[in-house]
Amino acid sequence: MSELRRTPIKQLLSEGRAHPSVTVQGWVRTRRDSKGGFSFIELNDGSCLKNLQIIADHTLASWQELQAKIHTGACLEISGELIESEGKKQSVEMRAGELKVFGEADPEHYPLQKKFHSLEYLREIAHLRPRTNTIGAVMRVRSRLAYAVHQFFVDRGFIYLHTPIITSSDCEGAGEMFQVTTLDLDKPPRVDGAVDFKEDFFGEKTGLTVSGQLEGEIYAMALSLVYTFGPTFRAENSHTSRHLSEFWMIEPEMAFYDLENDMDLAEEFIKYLLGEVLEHCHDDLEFFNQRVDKNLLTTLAHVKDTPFEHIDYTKAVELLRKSNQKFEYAVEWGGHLQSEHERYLAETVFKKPVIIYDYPEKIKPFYMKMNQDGKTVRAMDVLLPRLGEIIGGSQREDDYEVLKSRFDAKGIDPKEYWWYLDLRRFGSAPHSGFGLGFERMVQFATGVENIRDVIPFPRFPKHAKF
RNA sequence: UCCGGAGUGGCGCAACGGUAGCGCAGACGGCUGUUAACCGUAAGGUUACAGGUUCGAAUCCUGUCUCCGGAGCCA
Repeated sequence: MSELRRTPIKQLLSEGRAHPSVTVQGWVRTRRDSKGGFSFIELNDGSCLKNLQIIADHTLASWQELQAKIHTGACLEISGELIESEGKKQSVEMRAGELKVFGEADPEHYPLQKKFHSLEYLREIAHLRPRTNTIGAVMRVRSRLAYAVHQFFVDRGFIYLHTPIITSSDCEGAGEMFQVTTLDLDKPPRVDGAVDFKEDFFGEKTGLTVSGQLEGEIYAMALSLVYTFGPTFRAENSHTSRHLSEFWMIEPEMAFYDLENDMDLAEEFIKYLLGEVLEHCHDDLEFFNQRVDKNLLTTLAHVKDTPFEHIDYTKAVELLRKSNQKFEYAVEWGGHLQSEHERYLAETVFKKPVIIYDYPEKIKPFYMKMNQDGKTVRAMDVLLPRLGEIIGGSQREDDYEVLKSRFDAKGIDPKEYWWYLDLRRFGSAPHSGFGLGFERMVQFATGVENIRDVIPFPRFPKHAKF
């Protein structure tokens, strides 16, 4: 093992050159036997979508025994000569010189055979599903997107900020929190009948973060440009193909950005991410284009190259009301735009990404900046065709008095946010930010319909296995 | 949480009141520089669970559980 010089299959295939001696390690996808006294083994090591075809013949030491152990799923190490392939489907293939079986996979019991498996079934075997083409490809794209996120912001002078996972602030309105406690749930300490959180680990009630935004604002008021990229938790009982209880969110926060700057950055960001995967994940995207969504590559290129539509909430409402489209929910100024409305705008009216901005203040949280009209706030949502909302953001209220009155209007105790108000008391600055749900981006980039298939180990109500 | 759909061999499906069949995978045999390989043989199911209706239930009814789609909430 220690002297091993393994070459990733990706490298062998992309170079496409013969080589007298190479070593590969990986898992068997299929084996096809020839009575000519040899077998074709398709080996995959996860470095890329494609397999390396290996020719193993009876001249190998103890070939009979080995062959009996080589089934779909077995893990092998093979050394040999890389030669130009006689077959048409690959440029190079390997003629095995030495073959070692690391681990067998009993075909009677191995759940992943060389046949189609539904994504629903694969979810039940989340410990084995990374060995499939689809999940492997998703995770390579996901990884590339994560890398691109950092590239994008670092290239633009942003500081990567780690905001806390455990927190006592709940970023009002973002969602239900998971509670974090070390109290004995059978007999918690009580004062006046209520649970006494002074006795809890942190001396107060704490939970898992639902957003790093407020902490992001703190650091933007010092470092100017910051972004967070980390796990986020929502204890909502939502059962949809677009929600997870644990998901990854990217939240940039920028001092001296107004809402227009914010929207421009959001658009540039999405286009950058798509450009990166189009450039670097070609085989995987091609696979999705064939197997998952025939229009995927066209859609991605279109979104990457087309300017997003900008429309304010009031005009969007007018447009929806004037349309002859029948909606399940009536459209009224002051109400939330429903999924069907958003989809209609992005898919039917504009047929491209749409940014809706200047929402009624009553349906948005306290921290968004009030407009001159006193009725709307500087909020924006980016909607993608098929997927719906992928980004929500706003310019933040930077005026101390206005913010205080917003607390009062929403019935929030300003004492809870004394530090947040301090940012407006001392050296306040106009600033903006947004949040992008990373898994939704992976969904959009791959065309995979259910969000549970774009994260290695999905967490959703009643599901925390693996 | 609400609305709709579905649970049948390992997986994907059929049979929709008359006693369960096909494809794939797996086993065995044959054939082949094969590549979603191909051909043949045998094997594999108390039809999610618990009750009920009926001469008879996978099929109809009730309840429970699970999964999928949609809605709400959002990212």
